[in-house]
Amino acid sequence: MRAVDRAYSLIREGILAGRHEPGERLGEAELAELTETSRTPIREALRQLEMEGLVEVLPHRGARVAEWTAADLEEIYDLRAMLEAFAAERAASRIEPKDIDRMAELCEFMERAARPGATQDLDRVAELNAEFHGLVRAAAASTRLVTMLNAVVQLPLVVRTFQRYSPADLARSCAHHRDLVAALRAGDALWAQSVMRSHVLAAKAVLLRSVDPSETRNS
Amino acid sequence: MRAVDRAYSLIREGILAGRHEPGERLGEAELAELTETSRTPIREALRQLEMEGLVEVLPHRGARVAEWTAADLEEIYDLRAMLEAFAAERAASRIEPKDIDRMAELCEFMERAARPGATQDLDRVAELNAEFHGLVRAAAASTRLVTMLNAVVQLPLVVRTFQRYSPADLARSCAHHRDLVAALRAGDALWAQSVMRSHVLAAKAVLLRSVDPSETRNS
DNA sequence: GATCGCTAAATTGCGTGCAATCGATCGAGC
DNA sequence: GCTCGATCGATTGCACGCAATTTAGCGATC
Repeated sequence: MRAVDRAYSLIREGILAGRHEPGERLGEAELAELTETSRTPIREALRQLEMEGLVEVLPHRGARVAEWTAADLEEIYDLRAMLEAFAAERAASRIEPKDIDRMAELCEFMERAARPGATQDLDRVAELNAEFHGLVRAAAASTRLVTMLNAVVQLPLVVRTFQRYSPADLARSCAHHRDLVAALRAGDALWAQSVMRSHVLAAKAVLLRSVDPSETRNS
Repeated sequence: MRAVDRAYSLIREGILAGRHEPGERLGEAELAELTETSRTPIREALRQLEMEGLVEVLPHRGARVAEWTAADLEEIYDLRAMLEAFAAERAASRIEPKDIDRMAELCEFMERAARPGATQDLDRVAELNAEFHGLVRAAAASTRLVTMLNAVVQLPLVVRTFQRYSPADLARSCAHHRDLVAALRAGDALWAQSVMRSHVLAAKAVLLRSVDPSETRNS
């Protein structure tokens, strides 16, 4: 594996996991030591991350982890609603039955992991959710669409979004997933698109409800 | 100005202007000589272009100009229709009167430059068209949206798309622009969105009509 | 006491050299 | 004659070093 790719993944993971806070300075030398490479691959990785919108690099001043205001979040979720809806629309006419079956299975697992109590496991919910949405995107069969969605979904705030869900939110989210499976099984593009849009906009509401407008930095 | 930026712009321009054909190999040494720098900034520029989808770099095998199949073009135009419609929707409630006035002015200039005859100037039409759409995007006030649109609009095929327009196509395009100005002036988001979607989908039809399905490589 | 200018340390920008990897050409074996 | 394998050339991947730029700290002046 190339050093650029390792550096890219590591920095990216570090940001998504919250190991690097928004606004934090990312020195090249520091990152080079962290990834056990030289500054050259670091610089290339930072360019990629800049294009993805995860970091911001200013000439002669280095890279910082990008920050998001409440307005950014709204904008991002609206974009995401549109893009995911589009993905679902395309998926409706392309997805294979076995993938729909897998999605239905994921629904069950998620419902189990989301159930309140000692066995609740939100990290697992997030993981299953990622696979669920990943299947839709894969079925949409659009490289560019996937790239765009990643730019809008792979944010620290979004990755750990389930921490903010109430039991009712979780139940509703699972219900949406069931709806989507039904829409896809019916091959109904309009239905699938609508369900997905509702699903994402509901998530937006949850997030905006729980984010203090003044603090958009942490978590 | 930094060497990376110069290299980035130069390579990008070269691709958009058709100076580098799709599929063409882009050697680092060659580009370094062309831009009068060393390979280091070239490599960084290529990463950025890769993230933008303009080039494709394979490990240990270098960079090539990306190629697009007819299916890619359909996908790209559908994406663009959605994104531009979204931009128009947002712009409707944000754009300033003076920008709408400028757009109206651009309509006139375009109609003049598009009129068949000795004075027809399609390059100028393209230029004015870019400013027109640029104003809508700017008014949408969404950095990410602009980034995404660039990934989907800045393609060799799209940049020189007016070469394919018949006089009737050009007239229709201008009419759409007038419609959009009216929708924006009315502050009607749904109207603006619909007009823009129609506009882009019409462009898609023109392009797909004129592209031989077998040759997707040149121009 | 505050502001401006200067100096120095730290950091980025980029050129260069060398090792690693890939592809092509040539040769051997079937 | 064709396929498979090895060597060589070319190119990419990466580390390092130096020049350029920024920022922080300090002192002088108003």
